[in-house]
Amino acid sequence: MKQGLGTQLRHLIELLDGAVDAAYGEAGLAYRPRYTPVMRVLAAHGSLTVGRIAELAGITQPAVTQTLALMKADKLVSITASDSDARQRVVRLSAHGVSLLDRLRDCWDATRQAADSLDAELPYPLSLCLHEAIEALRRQSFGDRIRAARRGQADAHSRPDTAPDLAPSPHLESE
Amino acid sequence: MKQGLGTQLRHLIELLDGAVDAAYGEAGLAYRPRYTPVMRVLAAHGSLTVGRIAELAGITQPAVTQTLALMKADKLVSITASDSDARQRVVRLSAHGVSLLDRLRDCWDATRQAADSLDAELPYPLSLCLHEAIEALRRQSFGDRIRAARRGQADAHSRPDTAPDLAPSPHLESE
DNA sequence: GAAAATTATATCATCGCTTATATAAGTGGT
DNA sequence: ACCACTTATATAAGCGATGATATAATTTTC
Repeated sequence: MKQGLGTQLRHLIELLDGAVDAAYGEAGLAYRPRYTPVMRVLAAHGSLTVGRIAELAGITQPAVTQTLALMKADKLVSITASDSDARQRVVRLSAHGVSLLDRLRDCWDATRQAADSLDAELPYPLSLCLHEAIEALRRQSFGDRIRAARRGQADAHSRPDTAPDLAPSPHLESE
Repeated sequence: MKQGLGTQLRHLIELLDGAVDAAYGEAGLAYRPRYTPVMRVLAAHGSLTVGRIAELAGITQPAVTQTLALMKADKLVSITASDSDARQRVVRLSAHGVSLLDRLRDCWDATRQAADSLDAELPYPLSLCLHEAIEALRRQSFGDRIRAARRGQADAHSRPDTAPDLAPSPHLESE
């Protein structure tokens, strides 16, 4: 039962994302979790290009392109060519997309409360923990950490030059 | 920049899994992170059926079937038909698979140390946090929590019958 | 003013895993 | 012996994202 970090992470995602997805279904909305970041920035900014959405939502441009294709199929956005620059496509919420916003906000609210109730049961809040882990990895990547450990293995007996002195501890493993 | 829980989880997975995958590459191994749970149980038990691997490794049977197909292509396992039950396939490590185990253990060790070094920088250990979150969701699923919150929305003014009284707090959102 | 470099978007393959479904191969009842 | 049911494994499609690459359109450089 001792799973790897990655496996645990994936499991958790499935638990959360599945429930959120189901919640939209129960609310009778043709809507997917992945729409939310895009929906949010469009609601806030009115009209944006694909690249700008990617920037503001903090996801990659291909992810936005794909999400927009789905959202368009669900009639949530209208996409027009820019007349100042023919490479750009200008995206905005459709009337239907706008009309959905209210019910959506209720869903988001319920989801946030659910996340709060989860955090309340934990000795340490999950979202904070994740944020801090990501920050720590920004300072030193996991790859660097692995290489450092490996260097420690190599000259375990010879030269503790770049001494890693990592505290050992149980139950971690990243796959 | 305020991402959802799911987005953060995915980001973290990418950071970890990518590094682990790269590490195998650097070590010159034809090996993927997803092999590890299967490799582990095979190393521990010698010879197992597909379903039993799934049980012991804590993943679904299709995941095992697919992983085995890849592992077989990399010559890590041998798969034979059971003679007691023709539905079953009996899997065991190939000679090459066994010979890989030593180098693999070095990799796993380095990865574990990397995970430890990460945890050491955190106010609260990541793996523990994940474990506790999963446990909490086993007690009450995220879907239930969302529904409870929604019920609270509905009769916010009428009957606080199934009173949810959830403490509000910032920065959570699950997609 | 034509070639080269940059920018915006789209497309494809991949990741590890899931659910839903299909195909075989056993088991039990009559 | 036959039909229904369960079990073991396989296959297909999907999730949300990524990196690598392709195709345009625009700007820069000489």
